[in-house]
Amino acid sequence: MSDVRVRFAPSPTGYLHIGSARTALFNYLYARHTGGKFLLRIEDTDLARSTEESTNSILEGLKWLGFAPDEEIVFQSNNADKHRAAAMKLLEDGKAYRDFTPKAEPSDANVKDAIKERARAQGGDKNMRDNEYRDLSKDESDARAASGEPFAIRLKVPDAGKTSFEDQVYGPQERDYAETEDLVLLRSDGHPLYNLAVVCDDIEMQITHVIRGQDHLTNTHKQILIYEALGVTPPTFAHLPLIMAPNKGKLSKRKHGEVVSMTTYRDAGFIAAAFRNFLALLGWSAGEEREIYSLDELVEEFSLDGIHRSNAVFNFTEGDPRKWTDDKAIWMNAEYIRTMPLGELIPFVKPELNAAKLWRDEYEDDDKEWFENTINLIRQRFFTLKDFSSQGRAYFSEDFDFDAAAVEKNLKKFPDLKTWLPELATRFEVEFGDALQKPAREQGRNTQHSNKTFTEENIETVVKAFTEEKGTKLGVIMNGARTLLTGVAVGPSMLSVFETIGLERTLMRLRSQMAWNQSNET
RNA sequence: GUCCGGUUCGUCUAGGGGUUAGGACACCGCCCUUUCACGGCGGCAACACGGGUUCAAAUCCCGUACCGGAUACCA
Repeated sequence: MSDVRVRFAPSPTGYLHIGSARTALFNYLYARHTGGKFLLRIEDTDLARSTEESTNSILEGLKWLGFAPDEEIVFQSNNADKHRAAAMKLLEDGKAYRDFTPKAEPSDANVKDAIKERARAQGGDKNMRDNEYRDLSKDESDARAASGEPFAIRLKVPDAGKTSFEDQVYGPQERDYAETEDLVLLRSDGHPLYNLAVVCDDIEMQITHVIRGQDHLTNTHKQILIYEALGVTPPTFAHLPLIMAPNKGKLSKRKHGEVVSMTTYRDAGFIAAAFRNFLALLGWSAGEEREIYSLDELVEEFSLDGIHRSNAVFNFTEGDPRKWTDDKAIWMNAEYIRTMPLGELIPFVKPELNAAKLWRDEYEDDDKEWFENTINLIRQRFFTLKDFSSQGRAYFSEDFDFDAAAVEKNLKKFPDLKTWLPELATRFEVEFGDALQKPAREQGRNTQHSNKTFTEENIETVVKAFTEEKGTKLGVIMNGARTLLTGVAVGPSMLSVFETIGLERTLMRLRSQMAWNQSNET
């Protein structure tokens, strides 16, 4: 057990963003790797924008990812009194001053742009120390405050010198005091501001390492100023490169919608372990040619040294259902689905089938073996958990749709199949009929049967003979049957499909004219 | 504008003085096969640019360009 204490400190102004999720991951990994503590602090000091809904959404996202904090969650707004006290102390010590400048009216334009415009207009000549109240005498300041005049409290940044720190990712960082304005600590309505709150809380929570987005780099200099004024040694800082949109611009909810929200991935059938794995590789590398890491392996391998300095692009194509999110994330998820131990996968499949009303309790009981074999068979070509209830629907229900393209390509193109397939059903019935009363899997145990069992090898023999009789190609029969049996054009070997679907359902589906009657529309 | 940071295949990245610049995803081709989004094999594809330093630069230094971040009584 080390004394490392890190925190993930999201502000509840939206759902858990993919970038925040990665920050949480890196903090979590660092804590586990060092044997330290991973803490969670909700930075809800912006009363106007913070919502409980956001807090819940963030908590949900973290829960899904599996990052439970080691201590009670800290809500920053609960500490406002302490923040105010710290500001007052700095005022007492002469490290801060009252600014009686009337609060500027918020611009009606986009705040961010307005700030940027103003900054541009001021250029590089702006004097950060030109506040007329900076050197107001204590007596006058006290008097004006006593008279009820509103004031903000600003940090009195020293005239000469510079802040510096050793960033664990970006290396040595320096910033001249002249570049930093006398930042506001306390608003004129008494509300503590971000930088003050963060410093106070990090001190109180005894945070040793601050691991956060690179967009906080300049805040860090401001915060160091506060640490210095407070006479406290700052923690170690490690800034993370940012995750950008495909055009290398900012990844935002407004512009990019749900692709950036963690809950989207949960709801889209992603496995948390796979998404974590994907996230870990965005901006970090163990320096080896490996892609798949379990959580334990990530914890083992993780180090601040492996974090990059350049931003990463989260790649996706809006409007393309096949590439709605990053290719690698989809691949990673598929990889997990097809390779993880079946026993670990099934607990994820069950709720999915349940939600689609496809679950039957027998799958854990009498039909357990069949169910496991089926899942194992169909997972090979699946990308998400959703596929089990959509593409895999025909394995669990009679009520499934026929893909129009599959019907067109595999059935209607060969009109003979309209009679051939029902004929094949009859052939199956003749060859395997005695087995009808029992599931295919149990037939092997019954040596009394004179008929052949409905298993791959036997099915192959029958279908091949049937194909020859009809003078057609095996593929025509197989693909036609595939469409009728599963509703789709892709899937595992048809012989496995026949066996898995079972004789009874196979006969019924081969004889059904439903697909044939379906119109060409979609 | 100013300050800060970054730049290796389309994307994620390895490599940090001498490599045929490696891997993964995506894409393309071939194979397997009854289809396929599984699998196998292969291919396409990158050191932003210009100067230095050096016997030797993707790697070190400087500059340029481009990209990003910050710049608030937001977080």
